[in-house]
Amino acid sequence: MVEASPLILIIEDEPQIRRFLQAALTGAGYRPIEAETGKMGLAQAATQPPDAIILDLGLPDMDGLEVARQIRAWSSVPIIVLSARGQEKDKVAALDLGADDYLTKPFGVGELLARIRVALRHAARTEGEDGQAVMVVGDLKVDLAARRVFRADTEVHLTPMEYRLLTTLVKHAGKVLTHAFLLKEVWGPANARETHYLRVFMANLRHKLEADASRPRYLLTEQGVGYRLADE
Amino acid sequence: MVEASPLILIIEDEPQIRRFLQAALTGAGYRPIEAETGKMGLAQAATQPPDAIILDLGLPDMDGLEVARQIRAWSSVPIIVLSARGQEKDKVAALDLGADDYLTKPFGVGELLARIRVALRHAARTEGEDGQAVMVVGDLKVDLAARRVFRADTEVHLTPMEYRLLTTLVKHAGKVLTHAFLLKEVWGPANARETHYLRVFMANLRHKLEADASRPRYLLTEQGVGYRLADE
DNA sequence: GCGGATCTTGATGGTTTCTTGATGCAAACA
DNA sequence: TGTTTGCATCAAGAAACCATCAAGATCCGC
Repeated sequence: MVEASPLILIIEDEPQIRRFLQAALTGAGYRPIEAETGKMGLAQAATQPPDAIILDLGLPDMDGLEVARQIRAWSSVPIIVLSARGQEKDKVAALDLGADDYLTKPFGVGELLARIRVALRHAARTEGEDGQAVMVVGDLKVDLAARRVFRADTEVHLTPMEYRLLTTLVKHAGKVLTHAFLLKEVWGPANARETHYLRVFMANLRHKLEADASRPRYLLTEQGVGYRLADE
Repeated sequence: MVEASPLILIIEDEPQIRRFLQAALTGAGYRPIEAETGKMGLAQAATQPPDAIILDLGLPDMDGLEVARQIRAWSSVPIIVLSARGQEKDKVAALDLGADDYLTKPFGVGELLARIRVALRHAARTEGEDGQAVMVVGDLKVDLAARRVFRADTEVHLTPMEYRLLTTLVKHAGKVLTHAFLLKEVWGPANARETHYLRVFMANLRHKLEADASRPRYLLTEQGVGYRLADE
């Protein structure tokens, strides 16, 4: 049985940020629990499985990436990582390990809560009906069984690569997907460094699916990291 | 001038019974093909998918049940099993595996033909989307039970392969069907890579069914993927 | 075996899609 | 504010794919 308010585990060593997160989450109706170190965080996650985890990558006792890896070994709970400026590499590595989203310090309350909402919604959806044949995001519709794509109820023709790229984004709607992940999924592991492919094909998809390709509403760029399909 | 008469595969080791079946089926307007052993039968079914199969359970080289199981692995073609008196257990097992009907030796011609008619009619019905024996798409009409095809209310003659290809598309109208799927359904799993067959036969079908074969309205190409029958 | 219909196979030209490079713009950083 | 890095866009060549025609090969009933 799930309690009414989602349980959120904070793994963060700096007391200041812990207090800030605690206050923000409580105020928004969540139930935060805290852990100061990676080991404590893992113990908490194991004994009291949370609905989402906020994980600081800069922990004193162990690498934040290692924490993420160990959690992913047995759980698919949404993980939002916190990174300091200039920790781009760790951030991307965490997302590649299966983290769902990231926040760069300093960040605002609104941003934090928005990310948590998306993560929780996404988790609920994928737990529910996973083998969906038709996926809908806003006024985009992808019929996986018939292999057809619609925007605002008019069919859009996609090439094979465009279709594969879109379906990978749709299957992980709301989540940040790294360049490497998308390239591996669509073009195969051998092309994991051809980021240029992604640029060209994202541009093509935007022209076919967005009302205004230069101000995308669905196909969002995460600079230095990858892309994300907006969830609503 | 041969209509697309149903192809019936006989898997039977005893020459006497084979000759009897051959004569009875030919006389009734079917096209029988023969296999003496289980292995040969599977090979035949794979390279030249029949519309129904008559399978003797008492084969010398392999268990008739195993033959049925392997055919059911990729096809839902009707299977009528022949069993000797006292083989009740095998008969029931075969029906459990998905065989459609059975005949106990000795049996008469009338009984045999009745079972085949039932099996073919049943296949035509259940394979259609809503149990419809007649499917209509635009001004195309396919009567699965009677094996007749009409375009704008005039009958069109199709060769057996053309008919099989069209019915496969009709049964999944609106869906994109991959080359491999169509080839497996129509030419059998052994020919899953012969995409050239598809090109030739799609061209033939277009000439017979489309108003303008170079601008198809029903039989649509999905480049790099397969083909699709428009559903509206 | 013969003639007709059907299926298979090969060759050719046209079209779509993918890849690649060049260029300008936007965001991050000092 | 200038510099650097990363991103968007466009276009052209290369590659993959498709349509079509036609000539053998095969199968069928007679």
